[in-house]
Amino acid sequence: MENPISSAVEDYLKAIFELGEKDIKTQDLADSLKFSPASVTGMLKKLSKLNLVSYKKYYGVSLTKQGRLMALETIRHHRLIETYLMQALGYEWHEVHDEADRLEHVISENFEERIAKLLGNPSYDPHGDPIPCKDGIMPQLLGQPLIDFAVGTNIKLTRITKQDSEVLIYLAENELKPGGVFTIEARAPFNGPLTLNKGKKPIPLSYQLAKAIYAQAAI
Amino acid sequence: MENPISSAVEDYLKAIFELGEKDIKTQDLADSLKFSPASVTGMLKKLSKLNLVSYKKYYGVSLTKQGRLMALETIRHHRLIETYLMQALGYEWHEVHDEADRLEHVISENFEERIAKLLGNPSYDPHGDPIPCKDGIMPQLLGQPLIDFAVGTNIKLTRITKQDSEVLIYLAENELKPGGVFTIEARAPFNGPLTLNKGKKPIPLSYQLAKAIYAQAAI
DNA sequence: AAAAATTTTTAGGCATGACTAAAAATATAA
DNA sequence: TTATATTTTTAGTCATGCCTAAAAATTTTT
Ligand SMILES: [Mn+2]
Ligand SMILES: [Mn+2]
Ligand SMILES: [Mn+2]
Ligand SMILES: [Mn+2]
Repeated sequence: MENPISSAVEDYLKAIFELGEKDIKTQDLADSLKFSPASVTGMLKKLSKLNLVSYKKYYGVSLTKQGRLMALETIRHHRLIETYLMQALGYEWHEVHDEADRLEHVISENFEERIAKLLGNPSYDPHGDPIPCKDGIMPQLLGQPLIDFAVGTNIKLTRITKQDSEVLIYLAENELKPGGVFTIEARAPFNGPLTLNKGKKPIPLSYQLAKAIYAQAAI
Repeated sequence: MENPISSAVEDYLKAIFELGEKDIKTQDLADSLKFSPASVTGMLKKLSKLNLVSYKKYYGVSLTKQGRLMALETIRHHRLIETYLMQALGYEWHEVHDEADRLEHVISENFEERIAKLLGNPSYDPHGDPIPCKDGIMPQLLGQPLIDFAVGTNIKLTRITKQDSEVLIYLAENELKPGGVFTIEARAPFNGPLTLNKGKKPIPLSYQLAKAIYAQAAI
């Protein structure tokens, strides 16, 4: 009768949300969570019984309204914590994700409210990811992938959708963070690398990486 | 082969330490952790196999050097977190314990080091409990129970060894916190109440409570 | 010192949430 | 459209860490 939602459940809901909320395949979830497909099937049955997902065998899984809210709650925790760790505790960019992944499951609403207030109720985390509001509304995603911009455009970075530590360290070294302003210097054809410039030396980015970095046109 | 210490193990080690480290009875542990004695026996066998305790059937359990260090580590986390929550996030006195009980198991060494540094490597938490150093050295306990002082003595509070929320709220309302200065105004005989005074109105404390509050003689 | 009471351990269960291996369903190729 | 490959589910295991009930050991009373 009691309903103490486990970290495991929260992780599944978060993963489903991040894969697109609807019609998510067992395989994709398994890859994302690094569990076997069989384990995922087992948990999906359980989530279904809890009315957190609707699950159609062999077809896919989708969040229910309730499950979606729960996912957003965990993501709000995660992103507020990431922001707080950098802002208040001087964490490096690449250090926050793993810490937040553990803390997100154990902080109280009290903790959440206090750090949110202290940070001025931010709408975006240090990677430019939107922080859902308490009521489940998600701030707008800002910008488009770098590969959508023409050579010569001045852009301001808005979001980095990578969490690989190595990559983040490299990006930070080159000041590639949300808010950073650059010019698209070159783009090689056939999905080749894209080169950014800030006046110093050119920064080459693989096509894959350039696709994961979002920006807006600037001055 | 891997050795990912669980929260459950950490809680057992912490409880054994707090009950006195040595020759702790199954029953006392069970009461303290609110588990059945049978469950405690099961876990003690496991801890023994991990060399974290030495366990003699029907006699009692003691921490090994390794287990003691691990207990101190968790207690250090707990007390640093309590201090941080009050200092940096404006938590009330009675709110910190439960939050710390969850956070203590998931923060990284990075987190620990950062908050310790930010707090100026404190030796005592907001309740006056000593914060063990990284090397396992415990700062000295300060003061003696209030019931050890004679009527008329001026005292400075050093420690409150209660964590009951109700009690802490009452104490805080009367400014009974470490650092607070009072006079022992009266003591009823036969383990009767003790009365403190700070110039305003007298504060009566049950014998039990007065025994849980520590102080040093002051001016 | 035997009987009674208490404490502790053993035995057996259960929920959670992972795993592997095999079966079944679905998708792709011949 | 049948054969083959891939994906997903089922079936059965396992570790963790709690539980209750019963047996065994220890302690206290008489
Ligand atoms: Mn919350
Ligand atoms: Mn983020
Ligand atoms: Mn630590
Ligand atoms: Mn404390």
